[in-house]
Amino acid sequence: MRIGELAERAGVTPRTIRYYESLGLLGPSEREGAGFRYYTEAELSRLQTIHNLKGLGLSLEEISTVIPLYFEDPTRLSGKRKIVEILKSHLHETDEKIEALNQFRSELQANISRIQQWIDEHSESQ
Amino acid sequence: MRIGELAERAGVTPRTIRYYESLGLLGPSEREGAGFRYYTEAELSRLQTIHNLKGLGLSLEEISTVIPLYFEDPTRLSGKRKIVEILKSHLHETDEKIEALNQFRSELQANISRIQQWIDEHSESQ
DNA sequence: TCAAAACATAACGTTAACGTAAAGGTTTTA
DNA sequence: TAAAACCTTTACGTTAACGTTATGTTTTGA
Repeated sequence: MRIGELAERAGVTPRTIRYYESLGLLGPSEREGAGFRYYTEAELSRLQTIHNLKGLGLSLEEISTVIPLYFEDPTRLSGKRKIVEILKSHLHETDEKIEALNQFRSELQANISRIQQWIDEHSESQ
Repeated sequence: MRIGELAERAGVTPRTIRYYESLGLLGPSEREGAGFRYYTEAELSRLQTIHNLKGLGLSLEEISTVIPLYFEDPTRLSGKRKIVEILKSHLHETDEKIEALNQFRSELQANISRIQQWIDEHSESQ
């Protein structure tokens, strides 16, 4: 199949596929004739895997470290282990973000209260 | 004073001051001689106000809506009210972000557990 | 057989708030 | 009076993941 069909079946745009190719994430099986990209079911599968990993929140850079493991280890154990490792670091970062946001929230509340009080004090006569 | 001194006294770089000028946030009192920017204490005060508002987490775009009120209303009431309004919307957005992150955290946990279980099931013999 | 559909590459646009460098005037100070 | 210090404008770089032209080639269907 060519890029348009692959794109449609995977739910992405041709631009996305070419972009992934430029990152080394995915290549066409071959470039026949005048240079059109031709793909097989294997590439569709690989593209869907990329899609799934994106759904887990991995960046394309992270995916590029997972994909080789994922497709070159028949048991897929090493790929899965790598994913768990990445997800755990995401969990850690998420906890830190939540903490930082809670802190930020408190400061916002304090600022609102402080300024609102200033307003109340200076607009009593109105 | 010229841009270098203003920058140093306000704790920013000359580049920042020129950038603010390009956004209409701050202008020099005058451009004498060969085109040097000259500032007074009034611009220092304005720059410090911008700095303070940034400290509250306002974007330069938001600041540009606050600054005029702030410096053209002698009571500063309208400026303060606008700030409270913006801060409240920030509070709202922050709550939404925290909620989304908590949701994301749950999904991460679930994915980690699921994949880890897969690994455990497929690597018992090793 | 010819127009429409699909494909190709190249390159700019998107966001915020400046950092940094280039190439060149001006002011200050020793 | 000359060099150091300061100033000017212009413009590219920074981040991620593509979207969107623009321009030209190839395939396909009536």
